[in-house]
Amino acid sequence: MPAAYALIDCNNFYASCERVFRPELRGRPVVVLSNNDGCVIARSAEAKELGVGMGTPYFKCRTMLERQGVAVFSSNYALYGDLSARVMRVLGRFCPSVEIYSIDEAFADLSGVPGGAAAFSRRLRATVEAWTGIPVSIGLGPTKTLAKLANRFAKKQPRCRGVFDLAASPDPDRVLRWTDVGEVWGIGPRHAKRLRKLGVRTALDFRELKREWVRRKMTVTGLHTLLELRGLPCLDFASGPPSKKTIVSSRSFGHPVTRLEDLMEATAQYATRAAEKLRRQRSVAGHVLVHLETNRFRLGEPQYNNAAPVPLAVATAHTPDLIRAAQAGLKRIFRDGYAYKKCGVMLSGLESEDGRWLSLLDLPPDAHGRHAPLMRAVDACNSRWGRDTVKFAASGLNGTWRMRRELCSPRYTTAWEELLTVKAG
DNA sequence: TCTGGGGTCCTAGGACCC
DNA sequence: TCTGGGGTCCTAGGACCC
Repeated sequence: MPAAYALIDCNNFYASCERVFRPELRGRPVVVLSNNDGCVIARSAEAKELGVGMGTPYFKCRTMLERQGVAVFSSNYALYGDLSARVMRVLGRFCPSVEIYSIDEAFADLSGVPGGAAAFSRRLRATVEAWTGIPVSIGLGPTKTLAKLANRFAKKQPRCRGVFDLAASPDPDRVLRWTDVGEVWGIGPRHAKRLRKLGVRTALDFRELKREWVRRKMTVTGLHTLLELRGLPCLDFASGPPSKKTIVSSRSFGHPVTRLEDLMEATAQYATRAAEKLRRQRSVAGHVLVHLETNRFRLGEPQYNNAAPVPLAVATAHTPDLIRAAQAGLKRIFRDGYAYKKCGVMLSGLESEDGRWLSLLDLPPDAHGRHAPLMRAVDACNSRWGRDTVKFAASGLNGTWRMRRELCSPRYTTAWEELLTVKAG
């Protein structure tokens, strides 16, 4: 039996999340903004119809959104992360195997499910929506790339009612002809532009190209896309999340920042977040990279961008060590007289906590090993009582650099004091 | 005044090794 | 006029994804 991959994708995920606890917003246009209320990153179907573009800066569309009565939200990742986990739990309960691909998407291998993949998917879709409040679309195909393509068809064609099985279609080529080449998973804007110039306009045109040509012009990743469109699986199905090879924590500031002290606080904060992610995957880091940048959109102002790599003598996940290293790097690249927009911390050279190498002389002292119980206790407190219940003084208390989130909804599902209140009577 | 954040993979070229 | 052959590792840049 040929493999039946499903791609389950939440519809307009962040906008749908905002609606779960605000049912009066159903049928109304909803928009979610990026951090700092910078630009539009999610739109409900109604907002898309109004012509609100993905990635449009908020300050450019604000008036229009207000005039049209669009409900606008700052991004609320506490809410989205939690609702995502609920959706994934439902999928995990019913599907033989699930690969979580992103916050709002998962692949499932539905080969051999009783009653056929399409009927199974219809029930799954109804269950996810009933149990979580999140509407999903499901595409089915013999490879991941074709499942993606089928999913897009399911979303755009109302008569599919959210589920489309490419393998069961009487004319699968028609769907490929309907799909613009730039919409194919793995073909980005650069390649799409180049392909269109050569007259390759649809997924079907692309599928008919010679494999040698694709290999030469688009490397093996392009070749994989080609073969997947032909029904030959090239992309593995992974049931567990792979460990990250780099971990980044980086943010734009709420206001331009000029003082080193503020950058030091922000850097400590980002190093702390990165260290938390590092410990969650049970890894240690061998390198820290700090980067710093001014606002590239301000053409008249002096620009400065720099990054400092800081190798660690002993790989560690000990937050104070990572803060120290990051701040040392920051001091090296900081230049007075610029208005900074953003800084960030990247951890690389990651190894498993158990398999790590120790320095020959164990110098400096192996803080990670010695202090592991301390960091575990800090993580446990913050996990139980909420982020930053225990924090490092180096990241400060009320820095002006913190993000703006003026339109944030409550953390309905992850903070006791923000639970929804229902009045009866 | 205001333009997100976090990842992966591939390739070419340089440094370095024997 | 002439300057081997064969490797590995690292980094930067480009392309892609959500």
